[in-house]
Amino acid sequence: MSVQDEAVVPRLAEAAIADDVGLLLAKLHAAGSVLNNKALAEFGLRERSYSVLRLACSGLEPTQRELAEFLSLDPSQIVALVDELEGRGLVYREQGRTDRRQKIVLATPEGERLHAGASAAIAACEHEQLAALTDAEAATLRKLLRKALWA
Amino acid sequence: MSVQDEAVVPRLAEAAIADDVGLLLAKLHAAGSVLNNKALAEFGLRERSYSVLRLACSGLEPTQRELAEFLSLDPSQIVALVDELEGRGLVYREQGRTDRRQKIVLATPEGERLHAGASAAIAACEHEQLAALTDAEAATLRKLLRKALWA
DNA sequence: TATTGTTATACTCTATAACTATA
DNA sequence: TATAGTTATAGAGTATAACAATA
Repeated sequence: MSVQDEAVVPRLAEAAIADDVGLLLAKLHAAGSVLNNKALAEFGLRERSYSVLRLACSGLEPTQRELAEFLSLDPSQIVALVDELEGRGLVYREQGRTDRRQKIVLATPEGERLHAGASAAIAACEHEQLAALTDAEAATLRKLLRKALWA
Repeated sequence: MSVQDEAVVPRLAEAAIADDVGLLLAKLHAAGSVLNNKALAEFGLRERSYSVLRLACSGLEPTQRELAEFLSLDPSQIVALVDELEGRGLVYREQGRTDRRQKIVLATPEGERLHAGASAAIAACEHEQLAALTDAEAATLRKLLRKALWA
């Protein structure tokens, strides 16, 4: 059973608000979060912690400040997320190379392994969520979202 | 000062996660919510209450159940939102035409007036948020979001 | 028996300010 | 003085279950 099998255009989709980008983003984001969190549950992760783990696995050696900015979260929320992942042995903190105030978040081998499984599950969710779009349309959507965010 | 003046592509945008639709939706949605709620403050509204008011003004005579489904909110949350708007004299409840359990949410003349101003403000926010996109691109984005949601 | 609206409650997420250590 | 991380707390948003009225 995939998503669009249940997708029925509701009566209210005729309303002007159904063209508001804010509402469209909210609805698609909310629907995706439900799928993602459901899929991540078997890995003991949620969207937030998954995002932090994923960036820790990126090879970009993100500082907590960068994680906060990039994930649109408050620095204090990053602390809690990293604490949790660190407590499970999935990531660890390292002192910044040039600034000793900074803490770089890196993945342990176990974190890498968990991420491999989780990212495959998330890719499947994404495919399911965008099942109504062709591959080209999905690529266009990604491109436009990126452009709107980062010009 | 418009949005993309501040938009600098962050270093982490090179990471694989920067192409995850989930993250892109979350970031754009979060940024839009900040703009929208800031703009709605002068009307004493927030995104949620604005959405309910907007649908009450749509002429579609939505029931609370329809509002809940369409806005991806729990029916109990709609109760609180309608209570608040009703208390301010912006909307009122009417018994369902065929089913006396249902309550239709309609706007008062004052609700219509407030909505006229608020919706103009929201349109401006949307324009600002999508400033990096051409009109054609913004239209494509809307179309793809709608298609992903409602096939 | 199922559904609409309602109430209540607990949980997650978000926003804010203050503190420490470094710069 | 400014910034990175941390702690604490309050507010907003979300999820769930139970109930009365109606179907």
